[in-house]
Amino acid sequence: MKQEKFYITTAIDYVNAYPHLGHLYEKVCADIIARWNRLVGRDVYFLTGTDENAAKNERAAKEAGLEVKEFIDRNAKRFQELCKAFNISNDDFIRTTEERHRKVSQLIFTKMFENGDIYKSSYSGLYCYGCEEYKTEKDLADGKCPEHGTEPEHIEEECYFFRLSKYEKPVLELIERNQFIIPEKRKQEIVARIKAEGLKDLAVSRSRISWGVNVPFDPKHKIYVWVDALVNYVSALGYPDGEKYRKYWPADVHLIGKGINWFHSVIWPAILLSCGIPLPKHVLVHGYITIGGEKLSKSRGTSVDPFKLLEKYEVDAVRYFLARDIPFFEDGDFTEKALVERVNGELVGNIGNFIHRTLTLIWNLYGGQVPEPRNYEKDEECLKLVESIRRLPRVMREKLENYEIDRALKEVADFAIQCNRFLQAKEPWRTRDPDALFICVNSVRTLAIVLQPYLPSSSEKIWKLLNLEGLPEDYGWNSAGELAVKPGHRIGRPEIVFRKI
RNA sequence: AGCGGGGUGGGCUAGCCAGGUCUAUGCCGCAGGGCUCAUAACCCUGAGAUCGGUCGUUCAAAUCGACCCCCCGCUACCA
Repeated sequence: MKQEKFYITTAIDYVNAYPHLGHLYEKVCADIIARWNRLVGRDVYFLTGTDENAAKNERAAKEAGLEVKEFIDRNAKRFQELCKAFNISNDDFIRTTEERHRKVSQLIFTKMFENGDIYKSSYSGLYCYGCEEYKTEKDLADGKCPEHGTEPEHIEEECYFFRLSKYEKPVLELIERNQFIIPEKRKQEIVARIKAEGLKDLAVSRSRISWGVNVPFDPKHKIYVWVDALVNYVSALGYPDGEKYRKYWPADVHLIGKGINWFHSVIWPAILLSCGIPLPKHVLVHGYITIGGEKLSKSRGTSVDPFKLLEKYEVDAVRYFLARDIPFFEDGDFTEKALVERVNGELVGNIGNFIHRTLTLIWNLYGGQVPEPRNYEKDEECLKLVESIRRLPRVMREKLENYEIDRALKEVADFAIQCNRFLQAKEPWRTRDPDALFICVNSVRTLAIVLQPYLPSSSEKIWKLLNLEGLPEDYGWNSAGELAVKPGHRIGRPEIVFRKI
């Protein structure tokens, strides 16, 4: 049987600043989805990267006193380090300044042109010479550029347009087909907007800037950054004839923040249609993180440096918080207080403590050897927990297939509570009841597997403490529902997995 | 302004689509108790909400409808 493939991408990040918590959030979510899909046996390809061709980089570099390339390299490196530091399992990291990308970007542009979807016309708008970009009404304060305090000039220039209007019908059909955009409310936003405003042709080249990818047949023009950026999803696979492209395209999931939905759900499909490239299956839109109730904003200082967090907290503590506390489809708030409470109360106090008390009980009562159960099949409480072990991967799977990653993790926390209650009720330290501990140690194994996508390194640690062969991921998701730790098995010396912060 | 989402005990939250089993779920916090295998952990009990407001549909509404008040999101280059 052919293994099912699964290609997931994140948005690529602007490199005009260092990564913040929002960037991390998206990567962690993508990582969880990717790891989970691997665990259920799919052949996963996970891509992330950086968007480096924006003209804005030039300005940001100047402010930092660096050459553009130097500036971009420095920041891009930081994003790559972010992935490493937080255990993100991306298979590739594309930078849009790489040759492999630029040539595909140009190829796509050429294809659109050859298909008659690109034409030359003139674009007029309010241009700020300071920013070197066009401004819309709402960008301005009192008719002036908020940054330079000057009034932008009304100018007109030649540029290339993409016949986006031509694709209004097919794009609308695509979106209205169920589940292209997840969740539903993001779909409604887009559908409403297309129906209300229709699709207008889009200016896809800029001539007043010096940083960017040249329009191949007219190098005075640069390719509009968004067109260039979107192409990363195929360029990274080696479009048009790369092996990975043939294997993994179309994407199963483009994971993005809600602010760039339009580009992914409307413009990107239109570009692909123009080039005759198959369309992605889903655009998955997550919410934003707020900091203490405020929007992330570099200028207002409401930004959290993920690397700073690592100085105080462990990777898995942060991952746990992000996955559990931020409702995936909504905005969620970050505060250190909430992080500490969630981790101490739930991850450490509930999940971690259950693991630890189970392991130490086996160690102290049975010398580290899993006891032979007597007749748990006849005990109602035991059967209930066994049933929960079987159920947990099932219910989590339902949630995860719908990308409810926060809710799926809540199931884990609830399961741990149930385990603690069970232990409390059974009091094996007093009754010496081997059945209870036999089931508990299996619950620990279940936890190790179901936590693997969320907390990969802790999961491995639990696995080692159980002294089991290989790694949790070798056994697959469904194995989480089994009682696979056998009587007589020797566990390792108990150690604390999750420490209070 | 238009379109969309939401307002549930001190905080967060489930339930709402398919009305009754909701005398409303869970977590945090708070008060009391238990236990002591465990990372002052875990377990139990309790206080605390007429489910934003008004009106309506119905035998029955947190759940459906209308109107009103408040919050938030989207409206072409911000994860």
